[in-house]
Amino acid sequence: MSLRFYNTLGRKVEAFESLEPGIVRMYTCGPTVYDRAHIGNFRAFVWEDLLRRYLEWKGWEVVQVMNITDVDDRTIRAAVNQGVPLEEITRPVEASFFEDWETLGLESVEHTPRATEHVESMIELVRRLEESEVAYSREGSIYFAVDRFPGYGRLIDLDPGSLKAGTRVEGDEEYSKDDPRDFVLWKGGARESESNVAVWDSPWGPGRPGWHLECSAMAMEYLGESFDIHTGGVDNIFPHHVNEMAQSEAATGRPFARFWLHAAHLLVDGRKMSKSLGNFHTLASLQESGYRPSSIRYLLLSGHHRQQLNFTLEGLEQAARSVGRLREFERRLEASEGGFASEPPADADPVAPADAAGELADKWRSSFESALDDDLNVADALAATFELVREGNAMLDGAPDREAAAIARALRPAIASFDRVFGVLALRAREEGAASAELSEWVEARLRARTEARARRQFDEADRIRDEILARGVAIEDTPDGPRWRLASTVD
RNA sequence: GGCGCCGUGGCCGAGUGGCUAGGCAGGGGCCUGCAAAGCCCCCUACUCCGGUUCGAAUCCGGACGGCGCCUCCA
Repeated sequence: MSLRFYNTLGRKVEAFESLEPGIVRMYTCGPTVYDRAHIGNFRAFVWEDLLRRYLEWKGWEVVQVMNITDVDDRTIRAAVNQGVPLEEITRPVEASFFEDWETLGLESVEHTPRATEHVESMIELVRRLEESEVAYSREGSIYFAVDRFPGYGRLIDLDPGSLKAGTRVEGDEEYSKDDPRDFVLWKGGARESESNVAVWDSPWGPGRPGWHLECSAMAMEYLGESFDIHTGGVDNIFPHHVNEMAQSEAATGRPFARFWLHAAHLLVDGRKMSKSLGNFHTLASLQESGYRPSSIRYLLLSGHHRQQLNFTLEGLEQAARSVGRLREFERRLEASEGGFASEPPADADPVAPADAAGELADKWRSSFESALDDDLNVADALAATFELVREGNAMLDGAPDREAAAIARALRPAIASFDRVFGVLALRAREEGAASAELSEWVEARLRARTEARARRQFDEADRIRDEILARGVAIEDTPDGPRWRLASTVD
């Protein structure tokens, strides 16, 4: 079977092929940089990272664009309230966003254009829409005439009449649209007190671009008029993506994005995250509480993207243990393999356990791939991986060093392959590295004392030292090759 | 009010008309000075009520419950 995605456009699972062989062009709705992103935002971004990594894993080159919305009502309001230029609000938020991005181990995307730096492209797009006669002008603003574009609402099977009956349309009377469904392409004039904060010249006079415009303009600028995948959160389907698609296709006469993939929302403790409920988390706040990025990433990835995911602190601890199990297996493979030369000895048993391990790795790969091929079924992919871990551990148990080395050689690529998609082990290893820099020397010293105590069979003293070390979040294991230490699987 | 999603074992979370994922937690065992890690075994579920079917947790209808969208929230 090949890669399939549930396409919001058409509401069904479809086989995926890229327009141009070997390369996937995708557009991701990025952050509005008015305030630090929260963990719910990152649910979508982490999933998009998985999507990207999996496409790469499958052999595609990925060209991804993610916009930075640095002009909208909220950023403008903040700038006006504080009496500062827009950038003074947006740039620090943007910087912290990318810090979080890095912390969660997200791959960098090829293009992260800022809306404010692409206003020319947006103006150009509005001109094209005027030429196509689907745009009209009212009081210095330009609107998209929904009823002049027959394909409007195709993304969601929108009932053409339903919006007129909507109860919230009245809130829009600050604009003078012909039809309540129409949306603004260019917000003309210096409205309110935003005049000095976000105003650009245009053929229609000063103003600023409408919300949906930036995505259309930047997607087409970097990816072309038609491209493969457009992603975002479900909340963006309507109106944002519906309008984005309409204005793009009306301007070009060509299909815009072919696959529209959407991530469901994150719930926290079973409810929508909100400050008033006290369940509002940012990456920074979770880290301050001692939770690890690898745990957070794992938890965010562990549910299917079209399903709401319930984020809880308990879940985070479970995630930490799950990552710990994977990481322990990886370390065991490293240790088993490391003990021997990379080439098997000449007198190796031809029916070596490596064959069984190789079969296990193949079985894993096949299950892993068919799971993710199926609309990114991460839960099944993880199940396959944990089966690899269990069976691999079983093979390793009691295997002589030489056999263990062969098994490890066969299995390590599988685990590495897993992590190219999930990216949690690399993150965990990084965390261990950072921790060991501070702890390593102390732990090693205490461990020496403990080893001496054990040699004297002074087990009370040895256990006391072990507890002492554990109190600093480090777990000790006694192995035939001597004591080993690692970060304890959860943080207290 | 309109549209839509979902309700799985202590917790998280897949899935299929019959062969009953996986992780975490818990119990037992092997191993260990004791642990830890690992392995083996156990705990075997599908909101409720009807219906279809030889057979439904899986299909249909209804009820109850949770969640989302309905013009600038991922």
